[in-house]
Amino acid sequence: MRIDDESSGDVTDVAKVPTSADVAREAGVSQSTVSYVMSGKRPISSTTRRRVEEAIARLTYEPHAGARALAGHRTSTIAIVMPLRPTSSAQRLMTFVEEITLAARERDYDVLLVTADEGPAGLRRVVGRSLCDAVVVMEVGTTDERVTIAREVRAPVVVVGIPEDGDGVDCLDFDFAGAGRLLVEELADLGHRAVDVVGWDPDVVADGYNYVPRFTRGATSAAEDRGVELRWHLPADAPGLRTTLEQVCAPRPEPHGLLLVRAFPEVLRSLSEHGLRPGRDVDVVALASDTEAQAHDLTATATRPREVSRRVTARLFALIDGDAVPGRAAAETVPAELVRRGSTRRP
Amino acid sequence: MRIDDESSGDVTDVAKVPTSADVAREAGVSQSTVSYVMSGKRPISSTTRRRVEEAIARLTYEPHAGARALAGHRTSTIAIVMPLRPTSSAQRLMTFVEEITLAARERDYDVLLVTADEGPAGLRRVVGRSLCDAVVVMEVGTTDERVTIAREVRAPVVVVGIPEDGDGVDCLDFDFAGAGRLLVEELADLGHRAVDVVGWDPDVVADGYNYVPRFTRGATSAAEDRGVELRWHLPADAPGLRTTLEQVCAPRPEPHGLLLVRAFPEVLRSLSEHGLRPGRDVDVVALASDTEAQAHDLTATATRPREVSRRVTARLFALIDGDAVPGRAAAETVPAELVRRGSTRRP
DNA sequence: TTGTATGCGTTATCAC
DNA sequence: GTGATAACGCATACAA
Repeated sequence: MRIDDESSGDVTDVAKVPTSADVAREAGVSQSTVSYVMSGKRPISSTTRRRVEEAIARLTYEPHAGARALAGHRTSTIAIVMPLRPTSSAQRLMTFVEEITLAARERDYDVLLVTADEGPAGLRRVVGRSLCDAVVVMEVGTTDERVTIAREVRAPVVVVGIPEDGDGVDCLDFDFAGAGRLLVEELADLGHRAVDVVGWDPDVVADGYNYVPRFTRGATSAAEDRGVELRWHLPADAPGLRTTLEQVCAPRPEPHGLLLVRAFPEVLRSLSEHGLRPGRDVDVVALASDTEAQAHDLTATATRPREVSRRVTARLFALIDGDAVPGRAAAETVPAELVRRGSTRRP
Repeated sequence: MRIDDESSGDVTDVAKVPTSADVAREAGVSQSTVSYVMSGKRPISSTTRRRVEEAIARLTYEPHAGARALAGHRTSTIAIVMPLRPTSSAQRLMTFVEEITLAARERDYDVLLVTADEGPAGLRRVVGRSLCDAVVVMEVGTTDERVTIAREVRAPVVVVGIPEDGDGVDCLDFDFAGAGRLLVEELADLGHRAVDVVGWDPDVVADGYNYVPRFTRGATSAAEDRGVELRWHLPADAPGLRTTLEQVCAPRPEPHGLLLVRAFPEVLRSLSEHGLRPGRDVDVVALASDTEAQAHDLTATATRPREVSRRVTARLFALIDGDAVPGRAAAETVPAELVRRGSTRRP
């Protein structure tokens, strides 16, 4: 074994990446002291602290994440399991990811991305391999195997969505039922007795995302309460969509109400091509992001991804810190809010 | 130290996560054999292999990623540095992330997400801490400090975008100049001598993303070649946008050409409210994703995020495998293609 | 074809 | 307030 004295470097030394031992030598302290300076887990005299910090800066030392994880039993990483397809808008997903990542960075955590096409195995893998300390599962289905696994796994898991059997799992989501109710009530308030609803694509419905039936239930129950008839249309490619548009844009004797679960540009374009102007000839409400709703001037409820993300990360870090018991809290729901814009007449 | 015999477990043993040593004991082989079975880096007799694999299955063993990284000097992780805001569409970014993640998983790599708000430090951090083996930097600016750091850092970096000084860095992007050229030429072919262009928001321009000037150069040079006059409009909130819309929707004596750098719903809506129908009263071309273009029935060039991602990952893994020399290849560009839809008359 | 032994760079428990 | 030192779980050079 080669002796490690300070003058042993060859002339053509490759720039080795410095370790905490190098920092210790440079600062004239022990390696463990360097570790404690970084973690702050024990009192350090200000002079040693300064010398160590200067050595760190001189060598541009960075701790090895793997070694840390191995010795410290924590990775400082959280995993996000993404949904299979952009079922809600890509915008919404990006907002989630962005918000969670920023919150993580504030605590010096990193974010690992897992695609849902790995299925339940992905969840098992990232915690099994100790790739993360906690997991966020986005957009779970009504019955989702990953919810079961969330209970078995030895890391905290927060689930976005309200699955059928969510007992013992930390669930959290936007209140889609409340949104459905709010949108129908708005049209009812405007005097509509019948409402056309353009719902989700059949394949989105088939995926079993639980927010679809929740929204539907909210809308349906509000419709019953207010004596409104809901006529559901499912958009699809070419022919199916055309039929929907014809029905939705057909001339009516009475005022017409339209509820969109997304800001379908095709539908809005079709309306205007038929001479129907939102806010004048037809009242249109939608489930859409603020950005979309603004661009299309739609009265809408946004699904508030930022607020949901905030609560997700709060819950997650509470679990990580041991400030909360896993699966103990009831499913949490972020209330819906309606913003009126030009696509509806004023009540 | 406690002796590690097989009957030492207390009655109330917490389920310890198994290590390769546990697998070895269970299979009656040495720990190194387990390692070699998993890596395939040396020949193993079929009987041993079977016994080890069965033991792995019985114990549901998963290797500890940190320990692997420490001992193996590789993390099997690639990092993606995201842009600050969704400058191009969120859809486009999600597609990038999705495509890169899938390609990574095919090689048993994971993906770490880094937000650009960390700035150049983020790039330094993830490779300094050995959190990844390689990095993709999304949407670099015309002059971007991260490009400089990409050269210094000891891990392969592929950059999406064509920065001013990209020498010695692996750059790759969609051919925005070609797209600008293509779109202008299409309008020229339709007989337009003057074209209104609705460009990027001023704050996007201010961010210095280099695809903006590239697109502009392509469009401008095509306009000069074809004797077309380009009138640039920059959208903005409320008042600015209103002015733009008035100018763009003003009645004209001659046929009118319109080029959008995004599928601005506000602009399209405004057109139809002014009774101007794309493909009849005005020819509209756009830089927009297939999804958007289809929804709005726009003649458009897509920015092909999937194809760009494919080339990014190909390049990245070539660098990781040592099949390519870093910074050696010229900047690579994915050609633009135009798809005609209902928003333009047939030539 | 398999086993032994060492080191990877931290954290954390002792001792002083 | 600081310094040795034993894990942590795996990869791999060296033996057999």
